[in-house]
Order: sequence, then C-alpha cells, then structure tokens
Amino acid sequence: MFNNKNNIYVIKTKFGNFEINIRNESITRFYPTVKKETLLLNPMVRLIKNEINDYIEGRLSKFTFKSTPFGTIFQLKVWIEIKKINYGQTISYLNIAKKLQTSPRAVGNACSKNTCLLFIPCHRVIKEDKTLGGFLMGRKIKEKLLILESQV
DNA sequence: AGCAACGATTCAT
DNA sequence: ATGAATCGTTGCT
Repeated sequence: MFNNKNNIYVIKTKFGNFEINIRNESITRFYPTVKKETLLLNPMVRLIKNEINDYIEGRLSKFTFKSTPFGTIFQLKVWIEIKKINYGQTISYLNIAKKLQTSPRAVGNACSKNTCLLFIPCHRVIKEDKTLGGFLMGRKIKEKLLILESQV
C-alpha cells in the first residue's frame, strides 16, 4: 500500500535524542532534537533505534534503511556522493568537489544542510589537510564517530 | 531578477 | 597567520 503520510518520532540514543521522519518506508530526516522519546515506537522505528544503538556500540557497519532527505538538486548530488563512502573511510571536501565539478566550500555548505545524520555519513567528509572540519553535532562527536569506525 | 553576504574549504603568501 | 578564490544558498530590495 502507498502511505504518503510523513510520520514523526523521537528516539533516545547515547548521542542524544533524534527526531525521525518516515515517509513511504524511507527515512526523510534524522536530526538531533531536545524533545522526549516517543512513548509508543512503531516496529520500524524500534528497528531503526536498534540499528543506531548497534552502530554506536560498534556492532553494525551498514544500515538497512533507505534514506531520502529533501534538498536542492545540488545538495542531493553531494549527499549521493557521501553515501558512497564506506564505513571506516574518509574523503575530503575537495575530492567530492572535483567529482561534481564544484568548489570545496560549496560541498561543505551542502554537508552542513544534511538532515539525515549518520544515515548520510557526512562525518566521513574531512578537510584536505586531514583535519576534521565542521560537524553539526560538534567536532567532538565527529571525532568519536571516526574513531569508532576506525576500530576494525 | 539582481546582488551582497555568508559558509562544515583550499591555496598561496 | 592572513587573504584571495570559489560557488551554492539565503535574504534583501
């Protein structure tokens, strides 16, 4: 059946609470929030929560859910490139810029608009000089994620 | 529509 | 350490 409704839930994780928007079995948004966890999580949301927690604990390297956030054409192109980066790998803003024939600054801009954190692994995009660059949830968390992913 | 200001950058002084 | 180049987005008129 076709369910166009956009459903919103909040889950609690070790990295704080996240709002999840789901539309047609796909995650359209996964973003930090201060709201409290939704009381009754539906089955799909419970699975997402499990995967996120497994990922944070280092037990999961690939999510099984589709993510289809809304954005401009350019943002979508950048996010598609980011999705290609494997667990444990990193790439520079400049590298992505070259693939898309644009500038590293513009790539950084698109990263900052990523509304599907973790599912679109923008924490794997770093500066050309190998330093971290920015992150919506703070560099500290970006660093934690990269360290987590670098361990086997 | 046009334009200025602003980035999760990069490169050359 | 500072400044210029870069390009998509945003907000203003």
